[in-house]
Amino acid sequence: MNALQLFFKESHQLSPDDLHFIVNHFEMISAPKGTILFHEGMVVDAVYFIAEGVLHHFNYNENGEKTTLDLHNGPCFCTDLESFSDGKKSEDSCVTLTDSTLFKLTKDKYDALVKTDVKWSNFAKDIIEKTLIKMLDQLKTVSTKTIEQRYLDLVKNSPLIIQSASVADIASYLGTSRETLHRIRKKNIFA
Amino acid sequence: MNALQLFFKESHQLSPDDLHFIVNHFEMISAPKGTILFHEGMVVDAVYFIAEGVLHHFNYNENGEKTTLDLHNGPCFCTDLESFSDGKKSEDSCVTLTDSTLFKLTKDKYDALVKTDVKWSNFAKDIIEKTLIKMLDQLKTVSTKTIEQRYLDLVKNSPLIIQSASVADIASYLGTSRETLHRIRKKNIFA
DNA sequence: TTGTTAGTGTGTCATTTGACACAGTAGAAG
DNA sequence: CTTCTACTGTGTCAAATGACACACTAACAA
Repeated sequence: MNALQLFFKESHQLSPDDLHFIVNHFEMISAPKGTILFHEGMVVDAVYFIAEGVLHHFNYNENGEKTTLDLHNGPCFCTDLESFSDGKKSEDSCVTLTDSTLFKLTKDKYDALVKTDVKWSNFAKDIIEKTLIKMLDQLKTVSTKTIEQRYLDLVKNSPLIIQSASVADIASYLGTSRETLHRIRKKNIFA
Repeated sequence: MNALQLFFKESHQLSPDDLHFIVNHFEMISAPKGTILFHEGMVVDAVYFIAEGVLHHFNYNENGEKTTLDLHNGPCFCTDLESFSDGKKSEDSCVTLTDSTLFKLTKDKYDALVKTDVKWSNFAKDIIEKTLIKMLDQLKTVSTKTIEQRYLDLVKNSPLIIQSASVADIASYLGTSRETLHRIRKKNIFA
């Protein structure tokens, strides 16, 4: 049983047949470090399940500075939802920071699944809903906790991200400067 | 035609019959200023459409300080999704800051709609997906723009919120202190 | 080997911020 | 009318932050 099957089995109630059916819609991809999943200007026509690996999701602001939107750490889903959903050109890019194992579901297959069958429509709805709940929680965290606390949470919960991403990218993810994150690291080096 | 019908008509492709059908599942409520939609400790068993009005969505952090999660300004949907979806007790509260017009959809009616009919399952999926896209954009905004820029955006796009909420609540929404927001207001009073 | 490049570690300094304190004000309740 | 309460306006000051500058290191290419 692969990582995607395991994920669906643990997070959703599916019969063995349904599990087999849905997983067969995905294509497995071995993506070495540095692989570009999507980049600025293209239409993202697939959703990716990250079975294993760390990915950097970023864009460039109006001043041309790179800003980190997310540091994904599998297992989780990853796409540019606005581009995937509306067919717009993406403003973001997404690159693997480590060798990764991905499962790709194309928009054609996704649309065919959810348009006709209430089971798969609700399946997709549940996944989107869970993602929204996670985002709302993250928004709450960002506005409540200090940068330092969020950095310590990251060290504790996602050491792979700390290992794989540069200090500058992590700082940008936390919404602070490279120097300030460096001060935080220095302060907590003995803990 | 009421505000809810108008909203659905403009945002979704629905036949007149479907439009009538879905709107009839909601109950219209006139909520005077100070009405509590839900509060900490209760299970939120409905989703609200805010036709008109400003609402304060907040909770208390571990230090007992009130923190603003959102300042809703209709037309938009409002609930505690985690509580509504999983039946958990809510950690948040939501109160009207102005006299408001709301439309309430109970969880029973919602569940009955989406469980059997692929049309309404996809309808709900679309609304949740749009909400998620909006949240992702807000997260991007929070991590990219300065407090001052976000305050000026709020003045420009949601003057009703500026009028209805206290300086302290707006400051908490923007993630800063009452005093710092005061400095920003003072600086921009001549613009 | 020698550049070259990307990233890290670190110091200084002006600016911004949060915390605290307290006066002023408007509205509600008695 | 008076009192109470919640909120606003404002000053001071210590602490945190961002911007800038530059040395150092590791990896990689020529």
